[in-house]
Amino acid sequence: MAARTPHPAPAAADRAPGLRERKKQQTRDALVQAAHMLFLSQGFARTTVDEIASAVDVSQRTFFRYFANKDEVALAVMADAEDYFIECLRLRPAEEPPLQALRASIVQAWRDLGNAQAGGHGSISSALELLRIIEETPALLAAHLRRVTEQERLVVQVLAAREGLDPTRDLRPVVLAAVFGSLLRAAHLSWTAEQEPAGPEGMVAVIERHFDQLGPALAGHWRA
Amino acid sequence: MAARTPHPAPAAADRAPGLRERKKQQTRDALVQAAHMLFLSQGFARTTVDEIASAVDVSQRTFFRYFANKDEVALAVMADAEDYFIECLRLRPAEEPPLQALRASIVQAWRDLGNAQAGGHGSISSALELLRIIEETPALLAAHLRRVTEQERLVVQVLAAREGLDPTRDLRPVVLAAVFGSLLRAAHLSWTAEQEPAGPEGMVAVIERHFDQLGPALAGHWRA
DNA sequence: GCAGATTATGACAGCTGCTGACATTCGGCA
DNA sequence: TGCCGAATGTCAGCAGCTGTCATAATCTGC
Repeated sequence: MAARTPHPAPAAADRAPGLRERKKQQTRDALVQAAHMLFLSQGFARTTVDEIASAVDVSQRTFFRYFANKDEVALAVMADAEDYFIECLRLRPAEEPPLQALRASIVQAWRDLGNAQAGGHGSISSALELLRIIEETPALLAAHLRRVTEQERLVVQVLAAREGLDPTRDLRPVVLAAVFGSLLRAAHLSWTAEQEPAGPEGMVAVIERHFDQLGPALAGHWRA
Repeated sequence: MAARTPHPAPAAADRAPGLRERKKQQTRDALVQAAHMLFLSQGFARTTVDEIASAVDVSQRTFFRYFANKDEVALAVMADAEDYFIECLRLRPAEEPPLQALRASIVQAWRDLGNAQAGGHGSISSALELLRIIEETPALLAAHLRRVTEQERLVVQVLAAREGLDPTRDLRPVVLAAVFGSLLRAAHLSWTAEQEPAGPEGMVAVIERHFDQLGPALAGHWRA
């Protein structure tokens, strides 16, 4: 995240995670995983924070020092995936048309995370399972939507930076980010509602289908 | 809401509101108004349900019989406006292109509600004030976004019905409704963030500006 | 290695949102 | 008037979340 310092010596300083830092990451991961399992088995509402905390052998107070509320621990996995998408978007070639860059980034993000599944800790299947829980849990859906709109602000900035525009004067980044976000959400909804092919590839297919319908949907008349 | 029964005699039965019904509507309105005033003066989080209830001289338990949670009373005014929009959309001529029907409906809804302001109980200015509170209160924003997505499902159905399509097979209604919803939200955000001309007309202007940028935003390259 | 400064954690206590259960009162209707 | 059902009040209780303080673990400089 932080820009690499140009000085060689002090640059190495932030490379040592330290025991304290490692332990923190460890309990955080444990909390996410325990919460995830409990949510899947008994549902979000019927899982108390105390259960999650004691499953990791931690006090409830400590849980709330890691996550501001119960929603946050559920959305943590999704948040990682979204961060990765932003990273993909930043790396797209500058000549690419904006809409196409967005489409390519989201497809690439799902694919990469899907491929990393075997080697990594299977965070992708977690994210997909979570998506189902989110859609059917009103409180979670609300929290997720808010997160998504915050992510949209980031997309606006990246788009504006790409094209060298001032997003407060030119509405195109704002509008495109909004359209993109809504398209994604519609795709997620389709994927969870219909019995779509599971896994990242199924999701990619659904997203592509929705993108393909963007032009036709905005066309003047539908009866042709 | 309920379709008018074709039989003349029983039709008259549902025309008498009755004292009980009137009182219910009365306390409901009082709760909404009291809550609104308290939210505006001290903020949403710093207002307890007990305060709202005792301001109307009602038990806390009764409050929760009218509203499922604290969010709902805050979003009640917005909900009315959204219902009116759906009504407007239903009444648009069938020949109109879908996107244009949506645009005309939302503009008409804001205008009508704005004009009714003087005669009515000023629910429009309430809705606009609420919009500001919603945007700056995370919990409310989340709840509002969820409501909006539910409203989007209605829009999908109306659009599909207009064109005689099956929304589970043709993605165009879903995509268009999603795009429309996100466009509206972007407009709301602009309106609350920037110092836009206040009042319904200012909102209408912002919405129109965003609609006008839809084509350019989706165009291939932005650098002309 | 060892003191002392930082920092994470635990252990309370407490408020608020929200719900179930039961008693009570009030409006509708014969 | 008098009965029935709906609306309300009261009470008890759980769960999410926060402030506060003491304790234990890490990190830092020596």
